[in-house]
Amino acid sequence: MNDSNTDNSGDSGANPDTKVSSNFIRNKIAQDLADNKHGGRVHTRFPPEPNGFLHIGHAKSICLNFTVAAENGGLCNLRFDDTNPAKESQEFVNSIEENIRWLGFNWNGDARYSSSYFDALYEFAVQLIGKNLAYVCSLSAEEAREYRGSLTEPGRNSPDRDRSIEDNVDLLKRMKEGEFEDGSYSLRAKIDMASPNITLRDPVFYRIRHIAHHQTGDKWCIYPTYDYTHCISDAIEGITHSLCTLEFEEHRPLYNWILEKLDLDSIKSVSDLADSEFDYVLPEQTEFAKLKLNYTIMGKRTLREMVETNVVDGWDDPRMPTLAGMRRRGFSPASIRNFCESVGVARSDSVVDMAMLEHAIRDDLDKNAPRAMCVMNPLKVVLTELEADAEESLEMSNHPKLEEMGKRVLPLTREILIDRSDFEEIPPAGFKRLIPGGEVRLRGAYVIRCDEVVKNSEGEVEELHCSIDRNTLGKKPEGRKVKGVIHWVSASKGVPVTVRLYDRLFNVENPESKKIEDYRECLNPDSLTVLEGCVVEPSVCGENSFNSYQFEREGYFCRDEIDSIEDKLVFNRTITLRDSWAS
RNA sequence: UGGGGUGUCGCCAAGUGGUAAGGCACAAGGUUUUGAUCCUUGCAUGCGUUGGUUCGAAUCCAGCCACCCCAGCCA
Repeated sequence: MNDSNTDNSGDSGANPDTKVSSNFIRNKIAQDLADNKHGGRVHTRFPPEPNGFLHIGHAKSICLNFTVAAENGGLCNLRFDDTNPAKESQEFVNSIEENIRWLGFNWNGDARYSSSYFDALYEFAVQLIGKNLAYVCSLSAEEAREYRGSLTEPGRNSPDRDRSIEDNVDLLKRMKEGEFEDGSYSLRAKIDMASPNITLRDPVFYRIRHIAHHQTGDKWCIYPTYDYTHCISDAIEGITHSLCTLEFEEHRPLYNWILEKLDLDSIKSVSDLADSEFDYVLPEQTEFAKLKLNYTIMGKRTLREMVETNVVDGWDDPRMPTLAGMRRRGFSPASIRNFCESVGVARSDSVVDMAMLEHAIRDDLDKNAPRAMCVMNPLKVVLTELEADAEESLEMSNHPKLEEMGKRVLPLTREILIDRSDFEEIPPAGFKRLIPGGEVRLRGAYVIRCDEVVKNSEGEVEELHCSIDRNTLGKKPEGRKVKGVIHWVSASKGVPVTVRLYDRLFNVENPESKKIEDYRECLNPDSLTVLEGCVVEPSVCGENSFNSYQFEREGYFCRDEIDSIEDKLVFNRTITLRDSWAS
């Protein structure tokens, strides 16, 4: 593609009009600051597991963590929570980093990895064993499940619970050295098998997995679990506010248990704050409701399956709720940020209406996308008074209100194209477009009158013969009102393009509902419509073209950078215009 | 039937004892060479429910109801 293209798909800045609303996390941080809880510091982190692509749900968390830090002069780390190498890969690490940058955020320093704390984590485990707070357990996963009890019944102690400290240290060392098979032993915390909070029934901290890790290679064959790793990683990085979603709420006692049992000095000494003058205060976990969107599936498992079974054309299919997909669809980073802010942050389970997302992108593109004309379903119109080789150059603003967006030239020729839906022989009530003998304004040009309807042998309308009112360029017609305005393009100067119309992927509000056995039952068969015979005005393909446009009266579109080729551009419809006429 | 949460307009959501913000959606007007945008107006005598405390309650207390999460060596 053309290097000189003006990139308008990038960061157009946060909408200054977007009101920042108070929420319980902002309030809590303000209170902590007032109490001088962390020595005035605010340090957050976004901790994705590199096992999939980021989606709009992650965007909420990203925006929350980065925004709340920035608002308070704080920092936000990016940390890959990579404790399960079986599911993770470098490909995901790369895409996550790229998506976050695209969204417009810069993390503090280099990206972190939980795996870079594996040495410290191991030493802390030895420390816990030394305090008689952890033990090596030989129960299989299945046995452990039986011992754990149920929601209503307490669990039973593992037969290995009273193993000596010396034996536990020795066994953990041998686990680490690869002496045992996967699953034969685990390291568990010694808490309370009768706790009503199942998370506290001697949770597993280490498991044996003879598998290479995308960051640490073959160095380890034991890997720490999320619960054990996350709190310590937060503490090592000097995180003050550890924000996560609601389902981790009952893990919070464990998060605190681990950090409180460890010697504070031993944590501080390996932390980023080791040499700082800040009071070292343990991080605190706060939970918020994750984002749900109607007509959308956010579950990673299903998204992955849709990609693998070709229900969609990849993680970046414009119908996907992934950031990669939304980007390709034409969503701007600012629109996504504004959307996340408008949705708010709270603790109640809620499902946000798609209309909010659609409003966010329309709001942004209305201000930032230049206008152009594209005829989707062409109908030839002959302007009978023009000579066959005539060409008029009409100047038109790129934006109806923002002069700074400049102007472009529209070529008007004897044969032009209009959309078939803008002509009706028998118009419905209220129709404001072209009808036989009627008049309509060609956007940016003259008022024309339909003098003759030419049909083929099948009786289908083949072309229209129209006369133009020369006295209507840039002024209202005299003695009558012409209500309708339609878009058009020169038949000879227009450029053929492919246009893809996207619609929601699912046709039910809650495709993740338990009532739906298979998500494929509710796929929208019309989620993608490919139109091959579309024609755009030449400015869209010229030297100074943009990525995103409003094709007037049709919607917002962006050039597909992957499938567009030199002489055949492909445009993706980002979103339609609001349409109060509802055709 | 154990534990942890949540219930404020169709959808998000502020509000933390002084008499229900805001956004989306919707509706009605106005402007308009995009049936767009923009502007104006309307939209909870009511805060899951029932009692109680109080001069005063969405806010405090008690009971009840509904929904969500937890029994991975996933995160």
